[in-house]
Amino acid sequence: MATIRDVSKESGLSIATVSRAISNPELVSKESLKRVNQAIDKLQYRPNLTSQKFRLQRTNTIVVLVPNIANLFFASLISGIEDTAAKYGYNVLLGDTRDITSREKEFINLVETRQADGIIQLRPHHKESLLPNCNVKAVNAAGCANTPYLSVRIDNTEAAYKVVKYLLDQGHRKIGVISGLKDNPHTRDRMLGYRQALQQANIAFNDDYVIEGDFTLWSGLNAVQHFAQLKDKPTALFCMNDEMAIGAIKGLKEKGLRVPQDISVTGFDDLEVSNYSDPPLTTVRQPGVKIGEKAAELLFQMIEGTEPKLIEYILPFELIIRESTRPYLL
Amino acid sequence: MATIRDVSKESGLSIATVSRAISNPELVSKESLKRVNQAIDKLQYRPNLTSQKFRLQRTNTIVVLVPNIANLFFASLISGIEDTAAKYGYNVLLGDTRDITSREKEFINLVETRQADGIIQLRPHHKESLLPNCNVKAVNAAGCANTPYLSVRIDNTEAAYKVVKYLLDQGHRKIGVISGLKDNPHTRDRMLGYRQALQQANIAFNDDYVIEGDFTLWSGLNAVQHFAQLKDKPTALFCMNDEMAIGAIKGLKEKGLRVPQDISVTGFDDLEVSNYSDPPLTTVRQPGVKIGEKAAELLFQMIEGTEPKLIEYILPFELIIRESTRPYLL
DNA sequence: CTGAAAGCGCTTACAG
DNA sequence: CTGAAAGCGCTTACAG
Repeated sequence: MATIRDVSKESGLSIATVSRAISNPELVSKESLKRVNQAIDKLQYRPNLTSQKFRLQRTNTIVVLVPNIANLFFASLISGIEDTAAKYGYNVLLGDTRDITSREKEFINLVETRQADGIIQLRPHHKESLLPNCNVKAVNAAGCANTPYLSVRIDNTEAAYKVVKYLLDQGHRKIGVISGLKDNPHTRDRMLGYRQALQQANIAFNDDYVIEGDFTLWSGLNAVQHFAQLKDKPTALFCMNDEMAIGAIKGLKEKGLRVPQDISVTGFDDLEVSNYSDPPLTTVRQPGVKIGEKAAELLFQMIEGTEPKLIEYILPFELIIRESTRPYLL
Repeated sequence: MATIRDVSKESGLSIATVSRAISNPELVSKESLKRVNQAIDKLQYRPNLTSQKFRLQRTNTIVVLVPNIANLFFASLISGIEDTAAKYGYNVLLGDTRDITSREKEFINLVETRQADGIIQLRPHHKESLLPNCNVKAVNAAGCANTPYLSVRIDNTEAAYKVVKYLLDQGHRKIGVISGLKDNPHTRDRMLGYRQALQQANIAFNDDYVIEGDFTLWSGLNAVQHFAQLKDKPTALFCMNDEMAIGAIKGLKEKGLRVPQDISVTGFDDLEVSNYSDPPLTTVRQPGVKIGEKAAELLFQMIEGTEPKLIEYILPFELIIRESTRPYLL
């Protein structure tokens, strides 16, 4: 395949001029530009980007570590990242890690071996996390408190507090929780908000009211079994994400319970579908697209040499009240 | 970050020796190897793979163009490709094209700009196809007849003929078709087999018995509406893939029809789930994993300089008879 | 506006 | 077994 040297010979101009004609045409005379372009067409020249990357010591590629490519909230983060990347001239590689450390390692390796410039991690930081690694520029997006490297997120505890507080204000006293996995940092932060709200309302924490899910629709559906068999049933369910809330509503319907007439249900995230579920979901909106945009922006700035001012960027969440909740009437 | 030069200085050995210690340790004395490894550990050296790729003029990466990442048959092709790639030491990038030409272009561009060595195309060749392009080493996998570049596939016409023939042999005379999109080459090849089987049995082709789908489960479910309203209903349905067959069975059940007692249904592909559907599906098995393996093998050989002997590798299919069909009894 | 030259980090044929 | 040197295809500071 043709190289820049071939184009140089064909056009009768130096390699330097050909290079400039391609990347900075304004530095080159019209006549030269024309000759270069003719030669390029004739030879069907395509620049060798591996060489270019090598020369510039920059790949203009970032890797996004995605625990689950099928998760709708991640999709919104990714779309924010991709839009910003396009604006900055970066490519995005999606690393579908399935939450497996060895797969994460493979993708981090791309940065360590300089095949990519940086990483956005969508998984909350935990103690066995491979990041941060001083050689790898990384940003954590939509994670949790106590992330030891740059992170962009909402205040999960505060958000959980707000939604549970809303249920309490509506008169609910028995509020069940469908949580994420017990050791998940999101579960931890959101559970804290739940406890704070109860405490403030002088309601004792009840272990029977907490059932563990794993953030999938299926686990939400399944969790309903537990509450159904309780003697003293909750009048509202706080689900730690929308998918589980939608699963729970499905499960409740199957048992002949009406939402919100018989039981209120709240979610977390505000997926697009949550507005179209039946009933539309009361939930907390995490600004996924904006978190993605901000994370990408910060990463690109770091790659380009500007250290960000903060280590945490906390974006605002929003309580979205729809029709899956209603006041508890004695 | 440390370079090979730093390791050379740290170990007191030449760059050449360090390079050899890393890629061909058997060429280096034990003593040197030890010193190099110590230096690597101390400096946390990771080789710059962009530089290596550039130097070797080889990326050891191939791109697989996948029209739909969620399609189960493609998943089997991909797994065959990935296994073979691992064996040959290649990386696989999945290009989720969503059947959009501009997205295909982006991924083909990776090869044209030497960021990847070759392409496997999972989409059947059609007249606006971007491939073949003389600069890009490519193999078509699981495509159709008349592909103008190297392809690995089954004989779709023959396979469709066989399954329709089977239905005819079972006494069916009125055989409906749920096809793919009319202009899809797979649809064309498989339709030909259907017509050939009818003709051989002296049955006139009936336009009312053909309904267009798009290879999704949903389109199969939907197609059932059409047949249900027919006065002279088919006694068997030939679906051009398993997903549509499974959708069709779902639709038939919803209408209170039993498969196979009231109507026989056949698929095409033999997905893993087709053995677990209710009833298990009679279908044609395309050897997806094997097609993927063969395609990858041929591509790697081409990249390494060996031109394949054939332009078409036709693998055997298999008629799999399960419980979604039964003889038509007058 | 243009060209000669250095150099990015590696690998490998060559000489010893 | 080891090292000096060339070179992969580009970009860019420098000189003119």
